[in-house]
Amino acid sequence: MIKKIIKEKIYQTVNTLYSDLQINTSDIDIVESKKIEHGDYATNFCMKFSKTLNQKPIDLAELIVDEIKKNDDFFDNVDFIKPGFINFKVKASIFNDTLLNIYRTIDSYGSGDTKKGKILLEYVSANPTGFLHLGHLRNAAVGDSICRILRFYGHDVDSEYYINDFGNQIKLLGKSLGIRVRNLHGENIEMPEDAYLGDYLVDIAKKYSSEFSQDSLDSDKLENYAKDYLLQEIKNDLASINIKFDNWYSESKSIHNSGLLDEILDKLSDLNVLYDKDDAKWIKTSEYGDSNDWVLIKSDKSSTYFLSDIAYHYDKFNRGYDKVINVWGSDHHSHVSRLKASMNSLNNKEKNLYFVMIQFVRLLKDGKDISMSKRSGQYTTIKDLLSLVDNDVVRFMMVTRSSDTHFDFDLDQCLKDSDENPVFYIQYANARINSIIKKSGIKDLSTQNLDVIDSIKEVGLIKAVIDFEDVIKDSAENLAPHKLTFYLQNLAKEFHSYYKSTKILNNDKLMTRLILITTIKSVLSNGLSLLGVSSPEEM
RNA sequence: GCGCCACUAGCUCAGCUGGAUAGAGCAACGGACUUCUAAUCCGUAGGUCGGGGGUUCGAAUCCCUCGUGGCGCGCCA
Repeated sequence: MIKKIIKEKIYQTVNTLYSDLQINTSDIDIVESKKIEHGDYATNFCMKFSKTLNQKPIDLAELIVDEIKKNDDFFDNVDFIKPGFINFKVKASIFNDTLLNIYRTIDSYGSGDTKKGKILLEYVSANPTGFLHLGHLRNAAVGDSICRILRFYGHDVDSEYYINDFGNQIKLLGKSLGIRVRNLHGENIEMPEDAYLGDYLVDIAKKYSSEFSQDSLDSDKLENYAKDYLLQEIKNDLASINIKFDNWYSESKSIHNSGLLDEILDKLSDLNVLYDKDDAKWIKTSEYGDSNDWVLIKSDKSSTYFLSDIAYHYDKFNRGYDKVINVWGSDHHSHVSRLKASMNSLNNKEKNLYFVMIQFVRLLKDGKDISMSKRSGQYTTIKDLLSLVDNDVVRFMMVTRSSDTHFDFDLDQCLKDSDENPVFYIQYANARINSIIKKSGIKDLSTQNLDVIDSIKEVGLIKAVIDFEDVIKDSAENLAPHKLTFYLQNLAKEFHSYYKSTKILNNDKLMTRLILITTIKSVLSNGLSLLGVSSPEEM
């Protein structure tokens, strides 16, 4: 907003000084000054264009500053400093006007213009062979936050969960359930080592037995029963952390029973990227950017998971999505290059295929890793964690780290209600503001004849509010929701500090200050909602 | 052996599309409740940005190399 205006002013000035220079406003970087003595905003333009303009940065800076200062009513001061930075001190009244503009359109503030093209965002996609656990949780929180942020930024996004309901693991799931059911009926059969050993199958077996007779152990029936049951559990778990998918895409239905697999094979064959070796059918991914070739049809004539994956991603684009984003666990990173290579060979869409890789999460208690339960040999499930930690805390903490770094989820920290817990810290700021507004007794804030607020803290807060727009852009374009969490913590911090230093009720400039904190409150709660976190009015 | 990710304060991490004296939270230490919610605030201290080279006006950021750790390298999914 203000940055854009400054950018425009530099652009005009440089054009006046050098009429033959070819630059765009996008070449001009305006950053917020880190130090008070450097004003509000700064640019490195003179260093950047020193060579192009064949002039020393410092001389260039002097020229530009002199020119900008002519007929200026926007800045309190503009100056330059070695080696050639230009610093801008903006008038407090400009900040106040900007605040007012934001306040007037607060509900949509920070949201972007409608963007062209449709995006398909796939995340979680855990196999329906068990409950969701810690790793899925981070994927889910990051994926859903990205989804919300992209939509807020103006993108048309559909979210999708790929149900891996075909193949060996589902067969094994059905087989495991069958054994559990027979165990219940007194048959002494050992579970094979590769079977699904979790206790949940015993529970499912009990339910199954109560619905069907003892001899009803058809493998298809068992498979479907277990799969449907677990899928419902997965949906329930996701719902419990405010996550809902637009599409549930079934591998068996949409890929295997639809003829899609043969269609893809024909296409690849026509494109001459397949070959036969050792009774199997291979794809020449090594010629399209991957390090290896891979098998698509095994020697027993069954298809590989990779072929399904190619078909699935071909179908994603075929369904009309312009951009496809996958949120994947980093243990699948080797699939990225092969999938990109196959898309490259198939339809050249690999440049529209994006990946967010999620690194591992560990659950720490007393400094020890308790991710894996020793008793059951299973990873901590979402249900387990939610029974210990507040929903909001879980959602927030899971996106506070850049997704490509390992993350330790510290249980002790999350159980505390104090300053160690960033979620409460932000929510508390929101609740405090709400309390002030309520106590003021003013229902409709007037925007007429306002006082100008110009303390360092107040101008700083307005600047922080202005930053929200950039943070959304940054988070959306980099698919990085953690940037938003840091921003919100900082905004809350600046508010708490202001709260302590400046009494708002029974003081002057009341109306402007109420507008300021109301705006902050909206940014805080809108920001939290983009992370799937609530903002209670009272705490 | 190859590939991906990481390495920044005692701990957990931002910053990485090159900019000014490298930031935050926690922990440590010292302060602030007749005051709109102390789930808060103010202050002090804390650094060879894993090591070494290079690129340039300028490098935590880009390139090369080495080291450490995590994860992958199936006719499994």
